[in-house]
Amino acid sequence: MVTTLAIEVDRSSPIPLYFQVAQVFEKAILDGQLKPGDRFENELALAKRLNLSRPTTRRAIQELVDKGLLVRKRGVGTQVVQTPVHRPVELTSLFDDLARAGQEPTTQVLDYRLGPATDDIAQHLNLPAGSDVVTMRRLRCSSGQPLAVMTNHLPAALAPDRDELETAGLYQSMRSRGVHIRVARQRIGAKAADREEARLLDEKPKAPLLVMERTAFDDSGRIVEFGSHVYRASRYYFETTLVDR
Amino acid sequence: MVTTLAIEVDRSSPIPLYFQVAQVFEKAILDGQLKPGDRFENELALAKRLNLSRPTTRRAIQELVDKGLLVRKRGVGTQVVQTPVHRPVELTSLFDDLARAGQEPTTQVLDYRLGPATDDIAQHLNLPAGSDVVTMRRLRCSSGQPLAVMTNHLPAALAPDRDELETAGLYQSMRSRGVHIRVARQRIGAKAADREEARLLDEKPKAPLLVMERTAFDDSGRIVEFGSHVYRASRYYFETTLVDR
DNA sequence: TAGTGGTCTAGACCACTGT
DNA sequence: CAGTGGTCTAGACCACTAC
Repeated sequence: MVTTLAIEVDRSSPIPLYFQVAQVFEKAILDGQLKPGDRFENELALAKRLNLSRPTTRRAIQELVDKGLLVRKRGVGTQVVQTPVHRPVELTSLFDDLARAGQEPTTQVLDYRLGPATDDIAQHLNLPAGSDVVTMRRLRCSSGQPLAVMTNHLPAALAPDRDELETAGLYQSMRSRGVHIRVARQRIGAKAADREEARLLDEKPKAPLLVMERTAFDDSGRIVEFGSHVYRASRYYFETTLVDR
Repeated sequence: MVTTLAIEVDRSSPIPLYFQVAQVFEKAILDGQLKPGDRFENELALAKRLNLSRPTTRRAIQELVDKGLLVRKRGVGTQVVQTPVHRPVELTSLFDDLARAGQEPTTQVLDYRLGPATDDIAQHLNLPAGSDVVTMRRLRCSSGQPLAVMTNHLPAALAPDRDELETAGLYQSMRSRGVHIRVARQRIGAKAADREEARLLDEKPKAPLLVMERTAFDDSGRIVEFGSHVYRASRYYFETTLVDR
């Protein structure tokens, strides 16, 4: 049984056709209109039905395969993956994530310092030794409870003002300064809380913490930020979806 | 300055042309032949030089953008991202990862049980309550040191034999039984070691552990495995690359 | 204005799966 | 065998950036 969905695309819209189509199907899957295990319309038929070329249709479907919502099998067909998804991990900041989830994030800037980089930090940011760098340390709370301590290092020219950081996420602040983050590499591990972290996060010393170290690159491939964040294990985890291609 | 690379494609090979091209460039970047910050050849010129169509050439480049090795900017060009990568996270098992890194992984099967699923496990595997399920618990060591305790649940029909698990990874064993894992959803968090985990991993009770819970889907979208793994924080971390598209 | 990447078309041929 | 997805071509037009 193949469920056919009513789809209209707006050819005058600046939103790409493949994206419009992908969005309609994504919504249908997340809403449950297309159920787990359902056969999906085949590419050729869908292209004909939507009056789109096959490559465009194919790209729309591929978007959803990449997100882990659809699975394709050569010679067989396309099916909806079992189990609804909660939310995919994307390249957004924690602040944005929380705000979208209605958790009222707040940020307290614990430290904000401008000065020449140590050798270690300069190396992480791929800058000449002694370049001006802003180092900041923030406490992120949600729903009134401490959630994470975030330490970040940025080239001075890209760093938002201290005040800005209290009301918006770091990435949002950087975006409004024309810095567009395109790639991020992350390491996720665990550690025991030291005395300082325990105090800030309202945990006991040696409590387990989730650690994320991230290096972020802009659309010119330059490093624009390096940070180390520690999260309370009791209040946070990461979600990722891996797809074999 | 644009570095041009000698590239030859084999049109008679079953390996897709876009993949052959992508591999050559990936190797060149990882080897340092193409250096961070380098301008990359533009799509049209590259297509002409390789006698490939633009879409095929484009797809090769896009592979590397998706891996976080290249960054593109409309109207400007393509550049190599700063900082060499260590290794990307892919849909492989820990066993395969370690074996490739020459760390001589060993596996000890602590427990292997076949029986009707509890309600909780049946729900995680999206099976009818009481279906036959194999539950296993394994200790993974590398270089002679304990690394992780892995608890997995599989539909009985898909589970490898107990003996098989001692010499190969779970995914490898499943693959040889015709099960192809295509999508996996993971949650990564942290917790304190309980007494049992501490004993097995040679850590102290309450030591910080990295936790990964994973649900794996095959090429029909069915759930084929659900597992919860705990890693010693001192010996393991996850690496991911996020790309904004 | 020139050069770049982003999108889109209308086909073609092949590889794989299940009957 | 028919039906499906995977790859590939040779163009086209547009949007954005920098000069």
